[in-house]
Amino acid sequence: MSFQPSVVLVDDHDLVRAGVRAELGDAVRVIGEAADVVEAVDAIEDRTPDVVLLDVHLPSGTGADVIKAVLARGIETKFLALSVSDAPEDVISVIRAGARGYVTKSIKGDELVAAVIRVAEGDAVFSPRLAGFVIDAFSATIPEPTDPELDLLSPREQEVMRLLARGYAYKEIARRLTISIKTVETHASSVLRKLQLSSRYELSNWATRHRIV
Amino acid sequence: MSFQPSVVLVDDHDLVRAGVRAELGDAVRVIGEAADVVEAVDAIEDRTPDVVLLDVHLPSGTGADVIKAVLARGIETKFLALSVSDAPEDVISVIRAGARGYVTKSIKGDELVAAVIRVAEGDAVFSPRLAGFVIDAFSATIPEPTDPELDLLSPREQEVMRLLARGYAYKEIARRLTISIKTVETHASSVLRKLQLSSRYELSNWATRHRIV
DNA sequence: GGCGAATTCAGGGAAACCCCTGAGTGTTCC
DNA sequence: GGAACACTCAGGGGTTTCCCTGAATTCGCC
Repeated sequence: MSFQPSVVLVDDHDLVRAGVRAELGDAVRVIGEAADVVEAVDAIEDRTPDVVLLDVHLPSGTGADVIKAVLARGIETKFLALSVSDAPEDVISVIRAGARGYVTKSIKGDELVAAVIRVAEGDAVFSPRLAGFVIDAFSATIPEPTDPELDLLSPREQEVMRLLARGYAYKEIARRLTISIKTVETHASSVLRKLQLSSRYELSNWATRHRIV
Repeated sequence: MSFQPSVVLVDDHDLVRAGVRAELGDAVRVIGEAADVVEAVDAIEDRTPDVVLLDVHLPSGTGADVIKAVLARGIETKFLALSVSDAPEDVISVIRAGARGYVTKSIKGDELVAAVIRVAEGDAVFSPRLAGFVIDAFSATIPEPTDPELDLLSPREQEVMRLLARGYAYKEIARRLTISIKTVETHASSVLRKLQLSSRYELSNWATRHRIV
């Protein structure tokens, strides 16, 4: 392995960056660091590293935001997500955005070095426990897009939807919005039809998945 | 500050431990490390450090488990929780268990050193954003005990309760348990009465809060 | 044997949920 | 002025939820 890739480190925790830097040693060149989305995009644009080591959760956004912004500017670099989380939604979103790998912070230092080098060379790298998720995600196609479906609802319908998802009775919703029960029924019906759901309980789950409640 | 406290480091991530070790420098003596609950308890019992730097989430349990086990053995030491999470429930549980402080991993190295020393000297240390949580938690007293109320339900009732909380219709529950709808109604009624809830939606929320679904 | 509990089921009824058609008002945009 | 849309409301009907009373069976326990 004659190759010493250059790396930009993105993580909002000083301690984690210090740890990663220490563990990477001189197997790679750390040519930049950033703690939030804007800093990260600037640093990556400025330095154009071989690999960006990227936390999925940042104070001002997500790792996926960084990837999208960088790719939108046409910069060629590779992303390796490095996170404490192995939650499927985190993995999926960052991979969808364009990351070439995803490893958890429980990785050993030498394994991390190996992962960075493999990504720099174009491989995809996943922690063993995460490989299953990635495959499942792309075969099962569970998109959870959040936004576009919500736009189907008119403002008033969204209002009713929120109260509905929280389990309020029609009567109670009518009282809070000072409209008649019949109007609530109409809105509720539209909401369920537009979201292709069949009961308020499904709606409740839908809203939870999409972090609306 | 003539005092150089001894510290045991508990975190399941090698990278994080390396980072903490690097940032602590020689202001404190790191006399032990552990990556899970059992290791941690053994190490703490063996070395009896002034301070234990403790991650709240471990593979085999929680930081609170470590604290309880150590305190149960009558060992005198102080705990400083160190976590990426600032979720109220994490903070509350570990403080309830007996931690003397809670800082997030976004803390700077020198601030961490200062926090460790203050805890060693008997102070309580909290990240500014977390202080509010701790005060609220003890005044508001939102315990969510999970267990005792569940024991009120007979086995069959618990079974029905779980399906009910997931939103299955009586008809569907009857089919799954191969009993009549009327029997499901009876159980559902008992469940709601015993838990003092008034609808399946409240039950659904209750079950979510108590992590049953 | 009796007693309590858990489990099963039925009938009946009030309320809530969900859907359908239809309709009046207001706004915006062409 | 008319089309499109959002918001409002009504009547009517089928389904589901939730509660009530009452009752049969089984099991373990004193």
